[in-house]
Amino acid sequence: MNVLERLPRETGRDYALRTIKDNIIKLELAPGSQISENELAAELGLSRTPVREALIDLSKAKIIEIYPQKRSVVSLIDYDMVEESRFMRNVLECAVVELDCELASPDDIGRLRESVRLQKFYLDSFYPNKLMALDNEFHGLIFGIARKAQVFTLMQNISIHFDRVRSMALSAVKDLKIVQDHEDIVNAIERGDPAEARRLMEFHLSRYKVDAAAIRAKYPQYFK
Amino acid sequence: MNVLERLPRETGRDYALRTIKDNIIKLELAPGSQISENELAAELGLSRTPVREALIDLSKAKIIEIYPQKRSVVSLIDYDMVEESRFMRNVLECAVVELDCELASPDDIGRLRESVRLQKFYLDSFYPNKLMALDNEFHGLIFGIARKAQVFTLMQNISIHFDRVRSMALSAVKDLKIVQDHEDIVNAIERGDPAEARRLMEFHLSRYKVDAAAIRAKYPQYFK
DNA sequence: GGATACCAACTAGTATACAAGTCGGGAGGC
DNA sequence: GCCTCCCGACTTGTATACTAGTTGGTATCC
Repeated sequence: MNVLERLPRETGRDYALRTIKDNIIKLELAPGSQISENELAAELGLSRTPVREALIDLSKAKIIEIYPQKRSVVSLIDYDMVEESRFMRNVLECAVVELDCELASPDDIGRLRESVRLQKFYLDSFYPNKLMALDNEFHGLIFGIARKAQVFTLMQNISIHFDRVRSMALSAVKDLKIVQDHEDIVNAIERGDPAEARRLMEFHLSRYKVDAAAIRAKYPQYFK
Repeated sequence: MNVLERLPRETGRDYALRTIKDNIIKLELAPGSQISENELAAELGLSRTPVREALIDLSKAKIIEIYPQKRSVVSLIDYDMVEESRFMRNVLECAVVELDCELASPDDIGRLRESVRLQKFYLDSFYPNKLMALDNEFHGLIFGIARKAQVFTLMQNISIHFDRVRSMALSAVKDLKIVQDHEDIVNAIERGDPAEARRLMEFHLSRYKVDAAAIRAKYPQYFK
């Protein structure tokens, strides 16, 4: 496992959660692999308690399955779950981006454009992890503008299924289209064109759906 | 606090979560009141560990606020949060009820009708707690038919803000309209009329929005 | 009398000990 | 050789001990 650096004043639980989540998305903790509270605790330099609390959290989204008194495993990629995750994102983000068309201030537009500019930079630099973080940040901004930050936070609980697939896609397919999509969406928001913004968002999110077959062909052992 | 009966084979954590949640929704644990891990553990006949795990879970949805090393309190009713919660439900349920119009089998319709029938029964019997449970069950059925059960589960994390307001509304306003709404929605699903189903659902969910002012007048001390 | 510094009694965070359950391997009987 | 039983080494679940940080009251100093 890739042990991240612990942030100042970060609790053990938050540290464990952040690290484990990161490793799941990046497939360091591979789908289907067994995990042990004791082992993770030792690797992270913590006791079982905070690690266990993090695992419980992850099990809520069914990204980890805890079989009591038996074992805990990283869930295999379940396409039904990915589809639920995609559905949820799609429905919520399309509704939110419509709101943005009414609510976005010039400052908001500026922040979105700055995010896209950075995305282009890291796209050219071929730095996929950073690009994915910026992608998340961009979508977070979209929610924040519509005053739906909490919805975004909770949506991310299930989105990890989607993120994991995205993580594979980002190293397997071209990222170029994604960043261009973002730019188009910002333009539609700035013009105040909710119908077009929705259409673009829906198209944008549909890309991951299309890529799934290729990913499955590449990593068949990770699928249910 | 109203201590529920522990179910067979239920873990301490699940028991604590279920009981605390129930008490929050029913306002036994009043908005703004301080809670103590030790006190809850004693009341539930558990140690701090499972109680603490339950509280962490609830804090994720911001229904409980944990101030490290200081105190934990039941969150005051934050109307922005209720609105986010309502927005999320509205967007997701409207999308799901449209899917239902295509996907619902005759058996599914039967289950929905049975639920409505029971709702009518408990409406006549004036048994609001049972009615609210049936209301939740009804909405859960709507999601299950569209194969979006996990979305429903995660949505409920934030819905507790909404549920708490609903709990006040059910004892303060007429329930009659709610059950009638449900029946109308089932009819639209059975006819396979997605536009009408969406319209009815949106109207149905808007009721709680309208009632908020009256509730606030009745329980001003519970609001932020 | 008023301001300050300290201390006791809380809080939540973490570590550890123990309980309960699962599973697989090996000894023993046949 | 094969089946069966049992035991030991794992797992997660829970209880408890301890750490660290906050708070409010009180004694003390000025």
